[in-house]
Amino acid sequence: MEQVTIKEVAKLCGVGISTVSRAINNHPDINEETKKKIMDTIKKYNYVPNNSARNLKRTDSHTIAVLVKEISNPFWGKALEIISREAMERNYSIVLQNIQDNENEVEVALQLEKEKRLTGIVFLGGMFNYDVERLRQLTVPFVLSGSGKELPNVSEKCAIITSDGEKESFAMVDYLCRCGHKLIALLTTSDEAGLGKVHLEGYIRALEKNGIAYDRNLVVKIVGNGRTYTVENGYQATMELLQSGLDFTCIYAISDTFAIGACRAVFDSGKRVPEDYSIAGSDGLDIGEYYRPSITTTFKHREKIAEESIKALLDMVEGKDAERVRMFQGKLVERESTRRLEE
Amino acid sequence: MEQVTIKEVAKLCGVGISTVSRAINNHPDINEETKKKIMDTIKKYNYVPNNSARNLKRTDSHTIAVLVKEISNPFWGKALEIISREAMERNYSIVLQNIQDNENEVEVALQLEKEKRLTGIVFLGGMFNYDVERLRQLTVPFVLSGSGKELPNVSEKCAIITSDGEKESFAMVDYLCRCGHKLIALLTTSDEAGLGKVHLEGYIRALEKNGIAYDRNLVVKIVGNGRTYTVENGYQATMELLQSGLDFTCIYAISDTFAIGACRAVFDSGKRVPEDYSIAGSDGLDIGEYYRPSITTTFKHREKIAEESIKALLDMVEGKDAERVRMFQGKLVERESTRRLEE
DNA sequence: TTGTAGGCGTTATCAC
DNA sequence: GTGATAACGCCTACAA
Repeated sequence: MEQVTIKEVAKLCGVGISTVSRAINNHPDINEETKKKIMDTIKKYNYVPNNSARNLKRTDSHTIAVLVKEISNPFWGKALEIISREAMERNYSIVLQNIQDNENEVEVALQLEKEKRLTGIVFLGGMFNYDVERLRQLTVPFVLSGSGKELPNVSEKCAIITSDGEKESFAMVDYLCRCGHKLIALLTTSDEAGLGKVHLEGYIRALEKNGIAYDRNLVVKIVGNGRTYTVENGYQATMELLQSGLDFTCIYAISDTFAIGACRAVFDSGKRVPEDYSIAGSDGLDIGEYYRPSITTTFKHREKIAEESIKALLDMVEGKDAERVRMFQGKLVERESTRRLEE
Repeated sequence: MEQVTIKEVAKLCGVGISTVSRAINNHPDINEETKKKIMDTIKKYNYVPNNSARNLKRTDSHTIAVLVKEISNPFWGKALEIISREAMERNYSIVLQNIQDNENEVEVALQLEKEKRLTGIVFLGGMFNYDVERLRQLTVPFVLSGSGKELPNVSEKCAIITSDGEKESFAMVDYLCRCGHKLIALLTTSDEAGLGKVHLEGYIRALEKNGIAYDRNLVVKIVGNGRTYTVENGYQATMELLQSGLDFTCIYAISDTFAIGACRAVFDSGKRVPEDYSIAGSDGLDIGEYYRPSITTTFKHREKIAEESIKALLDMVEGKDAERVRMFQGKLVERESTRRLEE
C-alpha cells in the first residue's frame, strides 16, 4: 500500500537514483541492460512517478488545460474527443475544466496556469470580449477556439481558430429572406459579447440587405440559469413568442437545441413546421438530422476546428511554425424544418 | 512575468516564510494584523501557491477525480454540473477525465491516484464488472455511480450509488408486454458487463414472466467506435433490423438516443411511430420529451444520484458517517412513442 | 506569535 | 555510464 518512490526502486536495483531517472525519461546515456533491469522492477513494484514532484522540478507539466464553456452542451462532444486523442498521441495529458456561464474563463485560466504548470490552454467556446490585458498575462501558448467575428490579436503565443458566427448568421437569415420570409424571429442568448451578439449582428445585417425593417420585439434573448443551450429554453422562449400575439412566419434559433425546442412549442400550440412556421437552427448537431422534421441548420466544422486548434497549440508549444489564425465558415444545410413561402 | 513564490511574499512583508504559510492556510495562531498585511501583498503581487509543491508535502491535494465513461454522452451534463458545484462548495477541486469505451477506468484511476494526490474518485457510469482486486488497490475513498445490478462490495472506502438498470429494464419490457407486444426487439450495447448486459437480463426476465420466448435474433448489440450512445448508432441498428425481414411490433432501446435514431429509421422506412412500431427508450434525456413523438422512457434520477454520490464521497473523505450503498429506481414515463396493441 | 530548518519525490548538474 | 547532491516551492516540527 506504501507508495513506491524512485529511491526504493534505486535501492532495489542496486543503482543510483539518477540512473533510475534516466531510465524513466529515456535518456540516451544509459546502459541498455541496467535500463532493462530498472524497467522490470518498476513494472514489478508498480512504481508510478509522482507528478507533483516532477512538475515542481520541470516547470512544465506536459499538461494542456481545456476550458469548456458549458461542458454539458452536446456541441462539444466530438471536439473534446478529438482534442483528447490528439493530445495523448503527442504525449500530453489533458485537464478538463468546465466554465459556467457566470465565470470568466480568462481568470480561471490565470489561476490554473499558476496552480498547475500548464503547457498550454485551449479555450473552447468562449466569448469574444476577452479582456486582452488579462489575456496577455498568460505566459503559456493558448488557442481561442469557437465562434466569433472580431478577433483580438493578442500575441504570438495565441492562436485563433473559429467559426465565423456573424457570416453564418447572415447567410442563414439571408437564405430565409430569399425564401420569402419577412417576419423572422430570432432566438438568441442574452450575452453582450459572445455567440448571441455575433448572431444578432449577422441577423440585422441580413435584414438590412433584404430591405426588411429590424423589429426588436422579434428578438428573444434567452437567459440561462446555469445551462443555457437547452432544448427547454428554446421551448419556453418560443411559447412566449407564440403567445405574445406577434406576427412572424419564421424562427431563426442560434442553436439546434433551441430550434428543436421551438419546433415542439409550435406543435404543442397546434401548428405545424414548416407549414405554419419555418424554423432554422445552427450548429449542425447530430440530433437535428434525426429530428422530425429534420432541422435546417448551419453545419459548423467543429471537428476540423478542434483538430486545427490542438494542432496549432501543440505546434506553438513545440516551437514549430503554426498557422495561428484560421476562420472556418459553416455550411448551410437545407432540411425539412424550413420552407419557401408561396407568394 | 516571474512566478511569485512564498519566499518573495515573505521578504516583501518582512516576515518569515512560515508566517506567510500560516496566513494562507488559515492557521489560528497568527497576528491578525500581520495576516492582513500578508494577504494584501499576496493580492497585490497576484501570488498563487504552487499546487505541485503543496501536493508534494500534503499527501492530499484536495482534488476529486471524476472519471466519466464517454463524456460526450449528453446523459452526464447535469450530473457533472452538480458534482462540480458541490465539490467547489466544499472546497475541493475537480479533475475531469474522459474514459473511452476501450479503456479500463480502474486502471486509469490507479494511475491517476499515484500521479496526482487524489482525495477521492467518482466513477461515473462505469461497467459493473470491475476487477475487485484492482479496485481494492485504490487507497482513497471512491464511489461507483451509475447503473447496475450486482454490486461488488469492496471495502468501507467505497460507496455505491446507482440506478437499478436491471429492474428498470424489466419494468419497461414488462410494461410493453402488458401493452400487448409479443415481439419486442432490443437495441442494446455489446458489452458483456455494463449497461448492455444489465438491460439484457431485465429484458429476458420480463419476457419469461410474460411467457414469451426469447428470440436472440431480436437483440441487436450496438458496437461503438469511440462513441457508443449516439443517435446515429440507433438509426443504423434499426435500419438493419427493419431490413432483416424479422417480425416485431416494438423496440426497446437502452438509451433515449438510440430510441430517437430508431424512430427516424422507422419514419425513413415509410412507417409510423407508434402506429406501426412502438419505441421505448431509457434514461430520460430532455430531448426525449421534445422529440416527436415524445419518447416513452425510464427517467433515471441522475441528479439525485449525482448529489448523493458526491455527498457520500466527501463524507467518507471527511470521516463522517455516510450511507454507502443506495440504489434508485428510475420512473417509467409513458409518452407518445408507444401504444397499446389492439387485440 | 514568529522564524529556522528539514524534507516531500523528482530532475539536472556536476564530478567520477 | 553512473552516482552524489542541490534545487524546485511549500508545509511543519521545533526552537525562540
